[in-house]
Amino acid sequence: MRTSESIGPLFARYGLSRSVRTGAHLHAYLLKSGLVVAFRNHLISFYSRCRYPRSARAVFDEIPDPCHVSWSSLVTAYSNNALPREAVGAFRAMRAHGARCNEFALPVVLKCAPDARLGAQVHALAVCTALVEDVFVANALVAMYGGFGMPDEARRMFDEAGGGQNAVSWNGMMSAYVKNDRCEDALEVFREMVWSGVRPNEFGFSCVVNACTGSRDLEAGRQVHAMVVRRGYAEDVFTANALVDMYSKMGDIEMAAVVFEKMPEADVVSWNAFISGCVIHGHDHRALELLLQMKSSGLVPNVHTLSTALKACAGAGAFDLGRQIHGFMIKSNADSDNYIGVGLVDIYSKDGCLDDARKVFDFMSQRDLILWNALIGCSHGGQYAEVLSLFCRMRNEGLALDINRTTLAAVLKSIASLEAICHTRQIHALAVKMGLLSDSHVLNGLIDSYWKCDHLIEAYRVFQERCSDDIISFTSMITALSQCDHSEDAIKLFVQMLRKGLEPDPFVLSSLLNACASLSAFEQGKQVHTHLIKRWFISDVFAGNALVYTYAKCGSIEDADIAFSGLPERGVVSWSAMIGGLAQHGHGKRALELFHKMLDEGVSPNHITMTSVLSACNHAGLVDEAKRYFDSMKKMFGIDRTEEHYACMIDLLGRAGKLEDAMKLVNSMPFQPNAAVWGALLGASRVHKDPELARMAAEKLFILEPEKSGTHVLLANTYASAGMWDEVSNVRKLMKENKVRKEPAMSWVEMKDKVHTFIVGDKSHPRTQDIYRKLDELGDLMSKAGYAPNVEADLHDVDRSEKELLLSHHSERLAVAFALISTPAGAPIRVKKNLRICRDCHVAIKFISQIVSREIIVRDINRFHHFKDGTCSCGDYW
DNA sequence: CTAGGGTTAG
Repeated sequence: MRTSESIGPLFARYGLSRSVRTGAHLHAYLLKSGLVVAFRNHLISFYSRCRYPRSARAVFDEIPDPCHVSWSSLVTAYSNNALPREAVGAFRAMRAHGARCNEFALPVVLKCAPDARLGAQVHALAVCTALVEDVFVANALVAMYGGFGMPDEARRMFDEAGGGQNAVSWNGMMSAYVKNDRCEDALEVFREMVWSGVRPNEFGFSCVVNACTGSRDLEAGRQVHAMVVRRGYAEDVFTANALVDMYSKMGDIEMAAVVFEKMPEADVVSWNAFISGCVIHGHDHRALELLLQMKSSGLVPNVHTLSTALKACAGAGAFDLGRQIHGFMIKSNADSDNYIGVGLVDIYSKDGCLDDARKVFDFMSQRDLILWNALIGCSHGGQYAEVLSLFCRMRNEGLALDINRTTLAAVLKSIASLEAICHTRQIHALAVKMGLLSDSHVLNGLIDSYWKCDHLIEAYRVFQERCSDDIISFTSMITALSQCDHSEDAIKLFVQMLRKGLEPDPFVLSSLLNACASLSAFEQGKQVHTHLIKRWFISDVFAGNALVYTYAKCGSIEDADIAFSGLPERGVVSWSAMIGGLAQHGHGKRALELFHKMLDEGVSPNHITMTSVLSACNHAGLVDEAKRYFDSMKKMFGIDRTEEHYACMIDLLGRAGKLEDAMKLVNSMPFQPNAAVWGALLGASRVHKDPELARMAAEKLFILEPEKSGTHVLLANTYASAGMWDEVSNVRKLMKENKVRKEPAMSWVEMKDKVHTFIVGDKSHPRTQDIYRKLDELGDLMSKAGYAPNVEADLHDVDRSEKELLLSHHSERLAVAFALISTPAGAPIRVKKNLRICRDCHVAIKFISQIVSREIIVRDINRFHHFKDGTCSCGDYW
C-alpha cells in the first residue's frame, strides 16, 4: 500500500502527465482513508494541471478551513485554465476570508487583471504587504503595466526592483517596450542587460529579435542572430520563429528561408511566419506551394495560416482555391473569424463577386472595425451608393467601434467616383471633427475626391490649410493638378516641394511623369528620369511604367522602348503603355507583335491593353484582325467592350473607308455615341469626302462639345474638299453667329530650358530673319522636288498667292525652320501643335524631312506624326 | 502543494 510520503510526488507526476484517471483513483483512495484534507492542495493542483478546474474547485469546497496555499492554488487553477474572471473572484474571496496574501497569488492575479485599475489596486496591496520586494511580484507588475499600455510605469517597477532584477525582469521589460511600439527602447534594454553581465536566454532572444523587427533595424537583427547561434539558442522554436518573422518582414526572404529550413521542429507558427513573408513580398505562388507542403508535413493550418493563404490567393488570382479555403473554414466551424472574414471579403471582391463578399460580411457574428473597413473599401466597383448606406449603418450600429482613418479614406475613395460634392464636404467636416485631417490617407482622399468632383480649388485649399510639409500631400496635389489639365502647375508645385527640402520619392516622380506626358514635355520628362536614376528609384515598377508612358507621349518611342526593356518586371500596365505608345506612333505591326509576346509571357490583358491593340490594328490598317479582337475579346480574355473600344473600332472602319459599316456599329452599340465616336466619323467623312455624314457628325458635336472650334473647321474642310463653297461660307457664318472663335493655331519647340512659341506669320522671334531665310531656301528645294501648295483646304477669304504665302508661314513650319537652324545636323526635331496639323504642312514637312535628312516629329492635338525620308507614320490619315 | 518573461494573420 501507498505510504503517505509517496502520495505528494505521485500527484505531481500524474498532474504533469495529465493522467486524470489514475489521479482520480488516488483521490478515491484518499477519500476512503480520510486523507483528503492532508493532500487537499496536491489535489487542487493535480486537477488544475489536468485541465479540470471545476474538480479543483470541488475539492476546495470540501476543505473545512482552506489555508493560504489552498487559496493560491485555486486562484492559479482558474488562471491556468483560461478563467481569469473566476481567478479574480477567487482572489477577492481569499481577501474577504482574511487569508494571508502570499507572494504566489499576486503574480497570478496580476496576470488575470482585466484592466490597469485592478492592476493598480493589486500593486497597492503589494506595496502594503511589502511583497513588492519579491522579484516574482515585481516582474508580474512589469508585465501587467506593459500589457496595459503603460511602459513607463513598467519601467518604474523594473527600476525599483532595486538591483534584484533577474533574467525574467529584463525580458519582461523588453517585452513591455516591444508591446508598446518602443522597440528602440527595448533594444537599449537589451544592450544594458548584456552590458551588466546578464546572459540572455531564449525568452530574451525572442524578445529582442521582435524589437529589431519593430524598429526595422535589420543590422541589429543580424548581430542578434549571430549571438543566438553562438549561445546555442538557434534551435529554440520561439526564437527561430521570431527570426523567420524578422527576415520575412524586412525583405530578406532568402535568409528567412535559411532559418526556417534549419529548424528541427518547425511548428504552425514557423510556417505561418514564413508563408506570410512570401505573401508580403509578392511571392504568392511560392506561398501557396508552401501551404501544400505544410499540409503534407502533417501540420494542420490554423486561422492565421488560412487568412494568409487567402491573401496569397487574392494576389495570385487563385479564386477557386480561395473558395475551397472558405469551404474548409465552414466545415471546421472557423468561418466566423474576423481575419478570415477580411480575407474572404477581399478575395470575393477582387473576383468581382461583391454579393458573396457581402454574404461573408453578413454572416460574421462579431464584426470589428477592420471587417467593416474591408467591406466599405472593396465596394467601389460601381456600388457607390451602397458604400454610403453601409457607412451610415456602420455609424448607427457600430456599437463601441469607432470609425478610423481607413474608414474615411475608403469612403472618400467611393465618393470620389460618385463625383458628388456634397458628400465630399460632409466627410471633410467629419474628418475635421475627428481630428483626422492630419492623416495623410484622409487628406489624400479629400484632395482626390474634390478634384474628381471638379473642385480643384477646394482640393488645393485642403492641401494648403494643412501644414503641407510631407511628401504624400504634395503627391496628391501634384496628381490632382496633372489630372485636371493643370500639368504646368503640377510641375511648379514639384519645384516648390524641392525648395522645401523634401526628397522626392518614386510616387511623386511617377505622378510628375504623368504631368510631363500630358504636356508632352520631353525635356522635363528627361529631368524626372535623371531624378529617378540619381535616387536609385530606377527599378521602381510604377515609375518605370510612367517612364515608358511619358517617353511615348513625348514623342520618343525609342526612349520608351529603352525604358520598357529596362523594367525589372513587366505587368499589364507596362505592356499596355508600350503597346499603346507604339500604336500612337504608327508602329501598328510592332505593337501587335508585342501584344502577342505579352500573351506568350502569360500576362492577361485588360481593357486598356485592348484599346491599344485596336488602335494598333487601326494604324497598321488591319481591319480583319481588329474585327477579330473586337468580336472575341470577351470570350478570349473576359473583357467587356467599353465605349473606347467602340470608338476605336468606328475610327478604324472609317479610316478604311467602310463608312457604312462604321455607321452600323454606331447604331448597334450599347452606349450613346460620344464625342470621340462622332469625331472619328467626322474625320473619316473628311478624308473619304462624305459631306452628308460630316454634317450629321458635326451637328452632334456642336451639341456635345460646343466649345470646340475644330468641329466647324473640319466640317468646312470637308465641304471645301468637295468643292461645296456655299456650304463653306455657311459654316463660316455659323461660326460668327455662335461666336465660335477658332483657337489660334500655335506651335512650339523646346530648346534646352526654353520653349519657343510660334503663330502663323510670326515675326516676334529674335531669330526671325534666319527662320524666314531658311524657309525660303527650303521652299526652292521643295518646288524642285515636286511640292505644290494645296490651297483648297484653306478657308481664308483671300486670293491664291496670299493663301500660298500664309500656308508657307504656318506656325508648324516656322517651328521646324527654327529647330533646323538651332540644332546640329541629323538631330531629330520635335514640334508640338495645339490643333490638328494642316494638310498642306503635312505634305510640306514630308518633303522637308527628305531634303534635310532628319526625323521630324510633330505632335498635334490627336497624335504623333513621324516624318522621315519623305513619309509620315500616320499614313496620311489623321 | 501555489508564482513571473517569448512567436504567426486582416
